[in-house]
Amino acid sequence: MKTDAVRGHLDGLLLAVLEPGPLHGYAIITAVQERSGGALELRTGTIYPALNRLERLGLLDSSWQAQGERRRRCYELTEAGRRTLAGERTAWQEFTTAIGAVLNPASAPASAPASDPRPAT
Amino acid sequence: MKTDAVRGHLDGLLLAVLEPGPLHGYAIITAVQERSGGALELRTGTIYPALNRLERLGLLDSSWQAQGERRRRCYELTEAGRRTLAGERTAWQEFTTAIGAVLNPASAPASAPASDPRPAT
DNA sequence: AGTGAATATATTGGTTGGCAATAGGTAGCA
DNA sequence: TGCTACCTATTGCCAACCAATATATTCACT
Repeated sequence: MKTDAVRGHLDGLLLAVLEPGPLHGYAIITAVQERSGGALELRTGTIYPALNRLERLGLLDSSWQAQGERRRRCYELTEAGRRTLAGERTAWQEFTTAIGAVLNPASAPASAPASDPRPAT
Repeated sequence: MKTDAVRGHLDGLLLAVLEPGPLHGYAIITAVQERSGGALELRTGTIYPALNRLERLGLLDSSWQAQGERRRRCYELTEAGRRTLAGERTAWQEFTTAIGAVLNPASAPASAPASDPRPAT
């Protein structure tokens, strides 16, 4: 996977892995890696600024958790975050449809064929 | 569609619309727009530098065509361009699979869990 | 003849955002 | 003692898409 691959889609990834429950930064990295089958390896310089930004935007809440001397900062979705996640999923659909239609016009015409198994939203 | 939408995928788009045959810059813009159902509106400041870059890379050939006083610069795929296009399509598949698996884990399992090459943590 | 829209190419400068590099720390094991 | 994994965080780089701008032709309409 080329560098800069997730550009423009990072927010959706972060919100999505936080959907099932709170995670700390390091766990977010491994969660994205596992969910993507190893294809996506985010860096700390990528996610920490992004998590801060999402928190500033009110899409996440963070809280420190102490395990002995160990400190973890756990992030969880806010209601606004869940709504934004839904929007990101819609945007992702539109994005892949648009690019796919240009890249593979024969197999992915802009107007949907009858067999799409994924009902919108 | 937000600005910067095609970031990282522009090359594939350009190569793809040139696959059926040569086009000039302006026609490329309208071709992408039509193929995407109006979702993708590329700017001249986006495609002309990109076309020059692709030509420098040997993926395109360009030639001036005169229609009376009108000058058009037509671009067409080279053999290397066709090979690169095939690679871009593969990369697009992998990209959408990876992001999709993170964004919608239920409907898009990452990979067969039978053979995880990653030694457990 | 004049106006406007569409056709057509090209460059400049700005912004954005993921990433490499770097830095600091805890914990467990050989 | 060193190594590895775990964990958070910041800085600066730079690729690349885009808005704005410049220039020119062609055609429909008035």
